[in-house]
Amino acid sequence: MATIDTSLVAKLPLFAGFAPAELDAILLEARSIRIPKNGKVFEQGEDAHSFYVLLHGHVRASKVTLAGEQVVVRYVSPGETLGVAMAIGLSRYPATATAVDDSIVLAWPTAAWPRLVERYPSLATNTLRTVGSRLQETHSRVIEMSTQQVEQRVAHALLRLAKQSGRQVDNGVQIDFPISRQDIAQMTGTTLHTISRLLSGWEQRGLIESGRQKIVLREPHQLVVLAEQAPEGKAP
Amino acid sequence: MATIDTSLVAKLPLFAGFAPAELDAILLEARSIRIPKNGKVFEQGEDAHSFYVLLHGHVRASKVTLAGEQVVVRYVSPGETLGVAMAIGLSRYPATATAVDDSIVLAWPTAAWPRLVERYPSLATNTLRTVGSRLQETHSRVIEMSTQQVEQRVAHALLRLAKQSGRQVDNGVQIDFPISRQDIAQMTGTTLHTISRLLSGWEQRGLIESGRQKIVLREPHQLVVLAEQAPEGKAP
DNA sequence: CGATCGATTGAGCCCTCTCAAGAGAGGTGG
DNA sequence: CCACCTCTCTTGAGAGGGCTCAATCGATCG
Repeated sequence: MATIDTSLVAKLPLFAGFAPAELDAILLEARSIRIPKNGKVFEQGEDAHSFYVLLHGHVRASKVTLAGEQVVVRYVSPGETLGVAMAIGLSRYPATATAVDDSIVLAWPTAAWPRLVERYPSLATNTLRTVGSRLQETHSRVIEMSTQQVEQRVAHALLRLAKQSGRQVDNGVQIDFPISRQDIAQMTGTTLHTISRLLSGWEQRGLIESGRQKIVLREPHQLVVLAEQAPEGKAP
Repeated sequence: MATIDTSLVAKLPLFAGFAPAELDAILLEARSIRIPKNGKVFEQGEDAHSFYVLLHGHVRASKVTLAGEQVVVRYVSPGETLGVAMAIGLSRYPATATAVDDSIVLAWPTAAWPRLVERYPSLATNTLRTVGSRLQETHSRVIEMSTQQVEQRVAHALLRLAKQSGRQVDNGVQIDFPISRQDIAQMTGTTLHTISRLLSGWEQRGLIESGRQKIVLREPHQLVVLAEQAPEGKAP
């Protein structure tokens, strides 16, 4: 088994405040796994055998409802943890994690978590911060869905994706992984038809440039304006 | 300063796995505070000077948007923690906590958190579990808002409130604190008008019984049916 | 007993969904 | 290398759920 390079992970939030020797010890227990595009890291309902750190690529976490509808929970960027079910008291994964690009993850057996946490309590406090900020983000999403129109929500979603995983290209900022209209619909609680119409409109106005599973923000600032504009005068 | 009775808090999730002596030591640093009905425990944006455990009463956590709209984040029941901003890496409270009933909280200075966590690492793992389950609940809410109609969402919300804070009364289960149509609207992402119409309808059908800031579920099972019924055939 | 706050109810509209086709892009196998 | 097939995206037409606007009523409180 090849050793994992410490420098790759030393700066991740999960390992903040760790000494190199500690990091080595922890990494010794991890395996590096390559997940091909469209492969699953884990599936909703499955026994939570491992937890992960994404090293490379992009992963979509999604849940299916009883009625069979899919909702995208979030997109995972390199450096983030995923599948930390045990840490938050779950024995099964609450969502399905799908690689949207060829990806590489570090995997630890879930069984190791309690022992690691006991030995390195910072793991718990660091994870607490991570889960806390995800809670904040999810609350923001609830608030958006409660108070904003579809157009604003979609603009926000694209801006967030661009900030998180944007790549500078000649004519703007491109979202750095394949994403379909359907995916955006499942992130914003709409239908792919509405997203298609919306993006077509924006494209005509020169705000974006889009193709098959590809979106470039040409005028991010204009999108910010759109995202923040209230339907009509609301603020006192 | 009166000593706080250990037995009151020994069973709370936050203190799971603590020895009585440890509990005593932690409680020594807490103050007990009475918050009158409609009083604030803390306000959104304010410096996070303390964190709390609710001992008695009910507290509503809500956020205001830039546009000035309120959204109810959750209702806090006795035994739950609130205001743990520092633990999740925030220096200001992300929401406002209002007592909806005369309430009593235990308060610790936020400054004590890092020291307490270092000495009692279980505080971190216990809080991690709590924050994790709140994250799950918030995800459920996003999913409901994405896939369900208002009627289903409201039914779910009432059932959840009843499960969390229901009191058995002669003709059903009463939600054990004052709650207005407006509050329910802010929990479910609708308007008080829609809620009023909906509840009026349910009342006529004998499902519930309601008055000013008061709701009794007469036929919880019927509400479950309502909550789970898809608008039209959706599941494969 | 007036004033304030919560609840009710009607009318009309509009944003978004549903239903329905069809076109374009990419991948694959012969 | 071409033909086919699948997946993604586009676009139109129509309907409807829930919102907005508006007015009134009832209850609680000082």
